[in-house]
Amino acid sequence: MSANLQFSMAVHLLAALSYNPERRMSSEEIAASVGTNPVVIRRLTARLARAGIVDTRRGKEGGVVLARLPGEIRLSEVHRALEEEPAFSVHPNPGKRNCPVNQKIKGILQNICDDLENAVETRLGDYTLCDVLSGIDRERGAAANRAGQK
Amino acid sequence: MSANLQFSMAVHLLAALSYNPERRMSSEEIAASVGTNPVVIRRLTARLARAGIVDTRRGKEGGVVLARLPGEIRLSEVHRALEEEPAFSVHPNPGKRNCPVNQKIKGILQNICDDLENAVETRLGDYTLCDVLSGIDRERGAAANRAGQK
DNA sequence: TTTATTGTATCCGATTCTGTTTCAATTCAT
DNA sequence: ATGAATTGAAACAGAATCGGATACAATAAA
Repeated sequence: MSANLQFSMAVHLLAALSYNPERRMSSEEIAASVGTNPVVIRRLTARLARAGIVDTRRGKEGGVVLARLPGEIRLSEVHRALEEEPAFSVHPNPGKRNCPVNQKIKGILQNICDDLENAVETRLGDYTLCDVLSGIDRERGAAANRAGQK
Repeated sequence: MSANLQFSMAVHLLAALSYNPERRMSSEEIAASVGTNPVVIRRLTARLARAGIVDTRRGKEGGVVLARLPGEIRLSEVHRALEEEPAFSVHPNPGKRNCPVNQKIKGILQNICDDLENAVETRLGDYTLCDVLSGIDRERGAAANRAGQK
């Protein structure tokens, strides 16, 4: 899985911004913190800026700051801002025409995939950036099942 | 997203098997129904067989049948049988050493990713193959939000 | 023994992603 | 105005991944 590294890096990026709320950070500085390339960071901040999550400014003394307080930024917003492909999608193959399964299966699978996407969005909506910073294990439902390291 | 095409194809495959419960289907026949290559089907059925979801037999008159009734096969099992990479994972970059965010962010992100995986598994556990066949829109929670086509 | 079928290794082409370079656009300071 | 610093974006390379295809060994029934 790779598209989700973007989400992971974006959260890391936002966490770094939260730790420096009084000033603009440059993409170079953020990149050093996250451990990647400044351009990769700028690609992310550009999209986060369009979503109103951060505020970027060009030119000298430019850089990035959070546009809102960490408690007002939900991870579901971050997820949508990156506009990743849906995490679950239906195979596009045409398949056999006269097979009775084929005509219906696409719609059914699409409903299931939408259902899964919604479940993910809902769960992400339970977290704000503030929760991430506090490192809170909220122990919500099945959250604690695998959480053996904390 | 691409790893999930396997899941999508597996469900399609199992649906096709459900429509022919009285006989073994060959990978070639299934492939024609799903619209892919027989080897792709065999790669899937091999894993589904290891998970006890289908029963495969080699040789003449061989092929694949469901190992259980469709109502006894949950999509969460299918998902696990394919042993895909987790749909959400943490970026592996080392990052800066002295950054206070870095040391904690990995664990926190891992907890969130596990949480999301669990949400997906739980939701998939609500569906059996029988539900897929019936094309039931169960209207569970947010499931109906985007379901405009049915 | 012949035939049909799965299981698996291997390779190819396409796609995608991250990282990198480069440059234009912008913005502040002097 | 001029210069310096910064983002935005295009373009490219290398790596990884995936679906598909070929080939063949193992197997099982007729």
